[in-house]
Amino acid sequence: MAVTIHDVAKLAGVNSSTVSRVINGKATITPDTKERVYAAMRELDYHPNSLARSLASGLSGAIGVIVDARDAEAFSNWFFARSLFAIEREAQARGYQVIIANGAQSKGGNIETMMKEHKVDGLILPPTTVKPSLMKTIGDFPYVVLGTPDTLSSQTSWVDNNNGQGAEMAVRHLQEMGYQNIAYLGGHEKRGFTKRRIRGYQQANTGKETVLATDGTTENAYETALSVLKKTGHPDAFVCNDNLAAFGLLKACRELRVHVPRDVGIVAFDNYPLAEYTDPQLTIVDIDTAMLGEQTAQLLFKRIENRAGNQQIMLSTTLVKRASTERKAR
Amino acid sequence: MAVTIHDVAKLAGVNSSTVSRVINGKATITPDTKERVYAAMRELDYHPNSLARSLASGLSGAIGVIVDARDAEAFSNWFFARSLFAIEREAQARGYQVIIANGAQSKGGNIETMMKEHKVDGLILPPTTVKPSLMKTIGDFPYVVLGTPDTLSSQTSWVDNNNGQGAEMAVRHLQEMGYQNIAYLGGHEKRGFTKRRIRGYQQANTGKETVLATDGTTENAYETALSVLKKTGHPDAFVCNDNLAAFGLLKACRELRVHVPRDVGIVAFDNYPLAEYTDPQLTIVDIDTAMLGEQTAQLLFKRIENRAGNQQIMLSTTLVKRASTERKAR
DNA sequence: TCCCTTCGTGCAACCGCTTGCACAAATCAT
DNA sequence: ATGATTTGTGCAAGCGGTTGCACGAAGGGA
Repeated sequence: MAVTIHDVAKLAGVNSSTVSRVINGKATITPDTKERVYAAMRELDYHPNSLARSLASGLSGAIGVIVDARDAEAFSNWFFARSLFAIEREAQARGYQVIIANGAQSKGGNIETMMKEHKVDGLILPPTTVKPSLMKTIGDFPYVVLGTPDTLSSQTSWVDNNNGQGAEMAVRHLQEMGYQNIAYLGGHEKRGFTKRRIRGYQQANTGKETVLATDGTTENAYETALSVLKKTGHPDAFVCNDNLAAFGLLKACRELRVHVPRDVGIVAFDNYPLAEYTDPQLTIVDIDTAMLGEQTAQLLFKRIENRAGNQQIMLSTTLVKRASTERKAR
Repeated sequence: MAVTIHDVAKLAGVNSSTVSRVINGKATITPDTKERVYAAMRELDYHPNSLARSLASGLSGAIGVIVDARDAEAFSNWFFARSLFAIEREAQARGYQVIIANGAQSKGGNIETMMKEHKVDGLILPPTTVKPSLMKTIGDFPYVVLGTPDTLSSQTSWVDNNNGQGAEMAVRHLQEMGYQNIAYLGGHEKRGFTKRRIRGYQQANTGKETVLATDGTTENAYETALSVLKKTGHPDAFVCNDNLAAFGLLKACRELRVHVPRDVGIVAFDNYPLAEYTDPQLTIVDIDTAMLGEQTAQLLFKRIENRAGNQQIMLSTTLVKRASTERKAR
């Protein structure tokens, strides 16, 4: 049916192993032979069967990216999508495919399946999957966690942005701008990165501590903000767990005629493209998702190639100052 | 090294072909034998090598989703991510992997590579890739276009939402609400779906025609809106090509103190989660991305399984009425 | 009871490529 | 010039499954 390495070999008048060597460049081949092989490949429009190649070499040539999203919302999550873009770019540069799978436990996205059935040569995992049981099944199979695992973090490889530092920066900036009663709004309190952000908030905050965790939705952030802002002596600033929470907060402020940034200052994590189009524009803790994805992929490939030991990479965040914290009119 | 089908066969006291048949359920096997095989598999923690399986069966067990995104922005595009979520779900239900690749022309994302090297059994393509040259190389390889191709649309399989109908609905709604001078804002004029939306706008619009194409960015929509709204006799309503354009428009309205919905009505395509948190909330033409992804995947699998002929599926859109078009106070 | 199906399983040839080993030819050192 | 290397290529055994064919055993009909 399809043209195989043998067809090429026959046409070029050499053995198939020679063709294989030409393709892989793994041996010294006479320029003349090489040229004949290339000519034959061109003439026959030969494309090596990657399946056969993988089987023989024992390498699938793919990496898997596992997500743990219940709904489309989480999947289309800006953070994840941007990182994925960078991961794909790195993989492509190395000739690897990227397989995505949702649901670490479900049959299809099963981590064990992916590795034991040789579907991938390495995995990028969400922090939620890191548990002693995983460590046992995964053995020395190459993987990198995108985010900080809640446990076993020193025994795993991971790449994450420094959430604590980001929150501290946010709080300090608000304090500098004259806000004194700073609250933290949004985020599942169980999620590791939220916890770390809250800790950072607590460490930098010198005023009253108010942690307003939500269920992670914009709606819930809105409701929470609404009830808090109705009370007298409410916070005069908020560090939001993400842009979604900030949108909810902004809506609450509008409805209650609470002026931002005069009455309330806002800093939000993440840098959605729309954060510049709110009223007022949002000051944000920017996460370099491109760098995050790139570093994650690079670390994974390092581990795939030479089984390097575990390694942790912490990326710092950047504060982008915009109108939502400009208390004093300029 | 790894445990193979032969190890299982030996332990179960049968031939490896029997084990294969048990795994694939492709033949009648004595319950007793079957049980012994399962027991052996369990005992040895056997996982079939998917690579070997693919090679022997000639099926990779994966589908490829090609994207054509220059920057992370387009990749993290809400529309694409949501559809991808649904595609992945369908694939997983059928035991297929999903490989994503960016850049139809680049080496890694090369459509030809994907199919000729047997990396995937089918492809989901962006409409921009549909050209006569592609048709030639792709032959009868199963693929489905996610979106409407600009050319050859009757000779390809595709799934799309009805953009023309959506725009017509938007215009009619605006007219019903009393707006008379309706403009179309945003979108690359070269992009097929924008063209179709504009055509729908033109068909339903009974007033003056104003098409304000942009470069697709929020910033450009903002600038365009700003200059248009400064003129007297400016449009009293806009159909926006997407939520991003609407955000730009809203910002321009705010700055110029143009009241929405009193002075200007807005309908935008897409239903970002944040469209409910703008001021005022946006009336939108909702695209069922989950359905889109699902239908696309289903059609692809249908084509993979029985080489069904080309087929086109057009999904209708829904208008979600919100405050941005509520001209008369309720 | 005897012949004809149907059923359950084994045999062995692939699927298309990689790679260790072998060996002739070419290159080098002395 | 000659033995020791190095270089280029072929041979064939895998990699771990799938599957058409064959055949004995079991089941069915008359």
